[in-house]
Amino acid sequence: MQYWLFKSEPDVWSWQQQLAKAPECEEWSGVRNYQARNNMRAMRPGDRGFFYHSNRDRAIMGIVEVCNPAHPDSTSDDPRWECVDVRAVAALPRPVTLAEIKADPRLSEMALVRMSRLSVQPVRPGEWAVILELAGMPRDPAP
DNA sequence: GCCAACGTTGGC
DNA sequence: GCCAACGTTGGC
Repeated sequence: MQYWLFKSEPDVWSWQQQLAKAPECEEWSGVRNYQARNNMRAMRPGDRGFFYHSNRDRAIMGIVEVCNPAHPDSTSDDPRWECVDVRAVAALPRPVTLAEIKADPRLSEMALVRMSRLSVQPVRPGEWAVILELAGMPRDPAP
């Protein structure tokens, strides 16, 4: 199982909306960047990801699970663009802000810090654990 | 609202 | 194939 991070502008698609949909799956549509798309192609059902709010919040809000492997993005006529489906699994007890992430030397290599514009990115297992700790969630929620 | 970083486009 | 121009993203 691999870990990921999905970025969203809260004004466009928020964690609250994702959570309200649970346990239903929702297309992670709209990605128009090759690197982000390739990351989604590498995902497998059961993989976990963080749901990050960009712009005003700039914080990791919750955990999602990949439901389906990459398939054509229904919001594009261009077959190059694919996406996975995800569902909300659990909110973090406390959101972890970008400022906290940047302040923690254990997270200095995170793609969120290094490649701030990449909207779908991998998370290392060690980074996943540190974020859960900062969120006050010592145990990974069971599938 | 500004601007840096970065991706894409198109002329040559 | 190079690079300037331009558009977008996202932090501040």
